[in-house]
Amino acid sequence: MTENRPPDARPAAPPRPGMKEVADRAGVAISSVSRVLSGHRDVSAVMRNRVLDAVAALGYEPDILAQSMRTGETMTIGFIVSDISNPLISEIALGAETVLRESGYGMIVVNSMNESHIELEHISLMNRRRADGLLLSLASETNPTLPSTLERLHVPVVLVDRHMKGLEANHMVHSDHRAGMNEALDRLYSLGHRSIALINGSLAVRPSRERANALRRFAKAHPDLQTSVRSGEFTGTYGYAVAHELLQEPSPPTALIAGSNQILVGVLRALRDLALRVPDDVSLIACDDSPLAEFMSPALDTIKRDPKRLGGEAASVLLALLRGESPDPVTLPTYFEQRASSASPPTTQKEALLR
Amino acid sequence: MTENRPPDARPAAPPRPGMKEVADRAGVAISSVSRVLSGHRDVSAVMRNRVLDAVAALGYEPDILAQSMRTGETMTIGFIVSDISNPLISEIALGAETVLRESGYGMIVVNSMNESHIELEHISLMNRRRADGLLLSLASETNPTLPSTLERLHVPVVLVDRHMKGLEANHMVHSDHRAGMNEALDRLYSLGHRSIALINGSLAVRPSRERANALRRFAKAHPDLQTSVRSGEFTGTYGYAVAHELLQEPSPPTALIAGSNQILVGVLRALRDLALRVPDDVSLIACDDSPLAEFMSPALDTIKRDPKRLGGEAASVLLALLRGESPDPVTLPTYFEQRASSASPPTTQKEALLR
DNA sequence: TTGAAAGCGGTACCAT
DNA sequence: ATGGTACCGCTTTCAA
Repeated sequence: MTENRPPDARPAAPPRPGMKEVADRAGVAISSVSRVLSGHRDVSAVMRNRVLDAVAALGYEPDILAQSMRTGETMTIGFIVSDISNPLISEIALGAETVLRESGYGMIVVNSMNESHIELEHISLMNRRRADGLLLSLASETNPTLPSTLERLHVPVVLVDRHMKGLEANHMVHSDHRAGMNEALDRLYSLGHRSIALINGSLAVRPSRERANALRRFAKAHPDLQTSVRSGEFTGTYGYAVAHELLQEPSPPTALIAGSNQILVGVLRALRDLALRVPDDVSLIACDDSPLAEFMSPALDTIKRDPKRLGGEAASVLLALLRGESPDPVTLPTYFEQRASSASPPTTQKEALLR
Repeated sequence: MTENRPPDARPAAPPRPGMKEVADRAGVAISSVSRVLSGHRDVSAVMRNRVLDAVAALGYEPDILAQSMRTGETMTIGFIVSDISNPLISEIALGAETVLRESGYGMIVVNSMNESHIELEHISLMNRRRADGLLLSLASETNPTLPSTLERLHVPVVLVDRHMKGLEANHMVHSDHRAGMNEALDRLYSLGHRSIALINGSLAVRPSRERANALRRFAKAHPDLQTSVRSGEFTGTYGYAVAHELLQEPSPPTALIAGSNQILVGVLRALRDLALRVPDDVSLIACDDSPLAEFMSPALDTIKRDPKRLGGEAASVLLALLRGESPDPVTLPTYFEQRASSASPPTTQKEALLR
């Protein structure tokens, strides 16, 4: 107010105040300010008030960078995902962030665009940002550079529904994809399906492998069942191409399982192009739910997991690791939600003749 | 390999190497290491090689915190969103991140869970993290604390499809929601609809207000048109409640516009509960696309915007601001995509009699 | 109970 | 062309 201010100096906002400014204003030492703010005991009430007043007056907010610099902790977790715009992933991220926030951690999400080299770049970047820990939803578990990169890291890492040889089991949070697949397969088989195709995502990640395995096992246990697994990539384009091809084979599968949200979109497009009806002409089962899946006609049968929980559990495990504990390995359930997109297969003989 | 290693010393990983270690190993001064790494000129080839070798050998990675501390720049942008699990938002985030990354910026996304006080907390937190700039998709533009909070900030802020009085126009990126709404309304009107209801999100944010305005204007220009705008919140629950109520009125609207993804889900649920068919009994138009919307039966007519672009433009504007430029205000288009969920209204008289 | 000063890991200025 | 050093904003001994 009564401050001396030359006409054209400091014309704009005052610079961000630091502890120094607070200390000066309160007429105390910098270290005292720090003590008050860190809630240290052995500070007189007078001191506390003087400092707090100055803080309020200046609108002072401690610099987290400087704090991190000193303490060595950034209270930041990095989460590397393939594509945040995938609703499955964004829910996982939300679940993780929620849990981390409760413990005072912030989360930085970065997208690898499903490219391993970007992923590695991001890992390095998070390392340079001194993230206290990493959550990884890898684009590919088979990247040869990865294991050594992770070892070089000086912070704990938790894989989200991914597997990696050599990594301790309690550094990975898994879903039991087989369970859901088996339920779905039981359903299809009992409906009379004897030819089932899985249009699968990339085998470089665990969920796809587990689903493929589940189908193979099921086939082994049911010798009269024809199965085909077409693993490729998590894209609509891929889903379209494979569905289109499979459904035009001489004796096409009577049931399709789409290995991801993105693949599902491609499959639906192919179905539409071929004017095939679900479930009359072919049964369809999706992996992972979408907001509108239950409102489709027919409502889509879905193999579900709880993505928010998956993210939350991964975060919890990471927090435990951060505390130096050795948490138990986590495996989360998946299950089949029957809606209306699977039904008995068309009587193939007849159908074929009619065409 | 041939290293001397006492039995129980350094049993685990060596500590993160710093510039000091690099300098020692290369037998040069710390400042020289810095110069080499910052690509400074005036460094001899010998020096460069010595340093680079040491860096490689040690796997040294510069500490971004320390850099930021000195330079004052964190190369980090904070993005505060209501809910990253909303596909619209996550696409916006992806668009923004992509653009920022190209300029070397990282992005921290945090969720406000649609609560203003969490939003404020996050703004403060980003400030303390010394984010170089902020992207805001506010839960509510009417939070009274907000303007002063933003003024206190010493970094540029860009609002994403939000408006705020007193903020310069080029600090906001807007969508032209009226355009898309008008196209949709033209369509409905020409189909013969004379009673249209907008189940709208919260008026505390611009998109909802613009849509409401568009509908009101349209009504004013078409005196024979009955309209109702029910603004509330962006949730399925709200969408369900309002749709359920509206559709049971004595003379219910013949066309519904759902003001968001979440609202849409509620509306669909209500429609299902009431056993109403789209578009035979009622026409339905969605705001903002969903991956499965085009595969619904009927495929959903949708008022679209390009969320990736929206995020990208917001990021570009922020980058310009960061460079000290004064970018032009941005307004992005929206448009109506006709699919199959709107049709002529049922002949109301007859229908009413038949019931 | 409070103050002074070292140091976290870099950058950049000033000498040499 | 290279080395020495102050400093960024804070925490944390150590003394007083």
